[in-house]
Amino acid sequence: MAGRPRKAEPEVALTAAMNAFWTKGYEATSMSDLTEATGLHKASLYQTFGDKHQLFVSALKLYFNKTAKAQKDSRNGEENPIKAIKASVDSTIDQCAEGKGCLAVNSLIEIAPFDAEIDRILKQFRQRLDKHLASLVDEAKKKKLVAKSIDTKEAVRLISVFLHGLSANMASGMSANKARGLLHDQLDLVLAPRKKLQR
Amino acid sequence: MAGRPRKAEPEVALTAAMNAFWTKGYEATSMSDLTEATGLHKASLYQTFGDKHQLFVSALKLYFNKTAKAQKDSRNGEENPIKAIKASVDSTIDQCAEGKGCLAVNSLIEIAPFDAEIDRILKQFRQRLDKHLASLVDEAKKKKLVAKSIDTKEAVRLISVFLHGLSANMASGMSANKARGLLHDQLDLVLAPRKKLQR
DNA sequence: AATATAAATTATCGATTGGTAATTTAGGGC
DNA sequence: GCCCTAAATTACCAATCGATAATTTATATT
Repeated sequence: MAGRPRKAEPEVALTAAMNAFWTKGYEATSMSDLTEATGLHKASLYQTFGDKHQLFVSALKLYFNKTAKAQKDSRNGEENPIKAIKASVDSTIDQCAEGKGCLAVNSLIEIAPFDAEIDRILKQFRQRLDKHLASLVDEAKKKKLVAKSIDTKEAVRLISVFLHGLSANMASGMSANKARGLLHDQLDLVLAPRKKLQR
Repeated sequence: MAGRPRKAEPEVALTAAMNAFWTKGYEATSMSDLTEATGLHKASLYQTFGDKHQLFVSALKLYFNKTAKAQKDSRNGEENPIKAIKASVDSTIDQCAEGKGCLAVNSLIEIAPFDAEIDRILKQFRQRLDKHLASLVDEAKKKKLVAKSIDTKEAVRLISVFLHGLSANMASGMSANKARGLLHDQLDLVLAPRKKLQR
């Protein structure tokens, strides 16, 4: 029945492939780069994961699961929903790497505009992260830690767009610490009660 | 002296090349794409602009000049510095195209991490835009339209990062109108006086 | 009209790209 | 110990990549 045993679990190779795409982008990562990163020969990659595009889709889904899990786990029993929000977005920053940014944002720019499947996956990705944030904001409103006058969806949008911007900046030199600092400032702005800007 | 006249000004071809890079990204844009976009044959492109990388650098600088000029012109005699800030960042959104985003942000993610020259150009680019914004914020402070307690550099950073995020979003479907709306919300948050977030 | 000059064009290059077919190797089941 | 199976590996493919050399075409100058 069973044939020759594989030298490594597919998931290990997929993680290596994900990192390669993350580092260099989709177009710039050649099959040759992927063989080097995974340790698998080209033909094995095709047999296991299909062509380059399918491999990328699988890598993106892996990144997706990893990130979503980190976001869920980030609360870690924290009662205060404001602190839970901070922990949640901090986990997003942690998923960004200095000099690499976030694979999802990178892909959003590089390939989503020409690839309906990737676009769909990334929209789901974003939706899930936003929903999680929104539930925390609503919780904070119920506990009166945030003014009920604040529109949850808009607040989440302002945070989410800001996270996208941080990813772009971390891809080109901004440190994780700097990003976290700015992110907390943004959170304070978005969630704090405020007067209208004088015009 | 003069030889065969050229069929088009180099700047026209350069604009076409810029748009090609803008649409597809650096790696995905082949020399063949560039010949199609510019109408020039491959060898002519090499003769006029050097290799693909040099051509991209020239295209990026053209984008740079175009954007900086739009930002300067955006004030258009406006007295109120707050309105001038809005006009300035609106011009940045106008330089983003729906489905394409901003060439500078796209390049920041796709190639700046591996290309010192591009990275340098983009840092200059960002610095110039930020300085212009900072001068407007300072002007608003002097005219007491913005609280002097607000840190100019931090405010500009929060706006700038947000703009990066909007570019990423516009690259993948967000409309210019939606982006402008969020941007104005962000401006109101950053520039308005506020209380501290309750913790 | 002949010439000098520079742009346009054609033809071509080796290297690399993504992708396969054919073959070899290593284990489990009998 | 032999066979079946599936993973690993080698060898190979057409197409495209970025890039150049050689040639042709069109103007300005003399």
